[in-house]
Amino acid sequence: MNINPVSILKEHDLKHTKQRVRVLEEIALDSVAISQPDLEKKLGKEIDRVTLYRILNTYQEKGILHRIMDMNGTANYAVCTSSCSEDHHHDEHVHFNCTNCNKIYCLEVEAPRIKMPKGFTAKTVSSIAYGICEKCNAI
Amino acid sequence: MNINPVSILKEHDLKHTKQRVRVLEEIALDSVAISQPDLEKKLGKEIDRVTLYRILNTYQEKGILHRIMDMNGTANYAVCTSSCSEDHHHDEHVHFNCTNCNKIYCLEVEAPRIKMPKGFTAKTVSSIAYGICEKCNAI
DNA sequence: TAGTATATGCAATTAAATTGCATATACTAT
DNA sequence: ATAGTATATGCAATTTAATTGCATATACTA
Ligand SMILES: [Mn+2]
Ligand SMILES: [Mn+2]
Ligand SMILES: [Zn+2]
Ligand SMILES: [Zn+2]
Repeated sequence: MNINPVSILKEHDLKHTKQRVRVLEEIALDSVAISQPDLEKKLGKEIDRVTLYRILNTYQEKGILHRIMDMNGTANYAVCTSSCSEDHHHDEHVHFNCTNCNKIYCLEVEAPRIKMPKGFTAKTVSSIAYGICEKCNAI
Repeated sequence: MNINPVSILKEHDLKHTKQRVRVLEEIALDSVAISQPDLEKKLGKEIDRVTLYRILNTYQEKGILHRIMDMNGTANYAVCTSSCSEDHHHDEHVHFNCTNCNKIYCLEVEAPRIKMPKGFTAKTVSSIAYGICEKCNAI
């Protein structure tokens, strides 16, 4: 993913700190989402655990990252591609969670429109497909 | 929901214990899914926390309950309506998570078929719609 | 009814998340 | 450039969640 952490911080009126830049860089490295535990491992003691929590929350609230919960309730983070805002994430694509390697992919597939029963008004829909990813299928 | 805990246990070769019956009864009470924390509160000290964990896992593995993870990574449980088996849950309907009351509904809406990109093979799809439920809309 | 397998409860660990606060750092205004 | 102010960070302490080991209790089988 080709993003510029510094300008993203500016755009969202966030102070430019080396921790924030580092986290965003790390997540943008890969096109697949990274889980919070993996992120912690990668960062090691570069960044305090609590700080990481706070940065991830801020990013998610600001619409810089989106958070995808996997089957086990683990948070996974990916850079928001489209223009997400504080009040609304446009993360309306399907995610794919490989049950073999556990990676989470943001697919280029739009989340399907779903008709709601009377009385229910949906604002967003999250769709996660579980199965085997291209890499694991290739092996 | 009109289920018979005792016969469900028999069907799945699970020993009939009062804790297992109690948990299943409690979850079946309501048509909406119940969160693990709420379940713990409801059961109070009737059942040990660890036992509850084990019962819920067993039920989920056996296909008696299905587990729906909400936005916060909290597990929610609902009785499997259709015939779920150990190897495959037929929980292919859409869930609705009210952002006001937090309840999770199992909708009578089939999960949409989604075309996967080349290389990806999906086994199941989980769709969760977020919004306002009928009750909260009525207020 | 006795014997065996397994479920439960309790205590102890381990892991995850949150909070409070002192200090460091980034930005603003002079 | 500098000083002042607001906020981000790190560390320690809590709180909450989940797991493990083991002795005892309970359900089913023979
Ligand atoms: Mn995504
Ligand atoms: Mn359901
Ligand atoms: Zn894979
Ligand atoms: Zn509601």
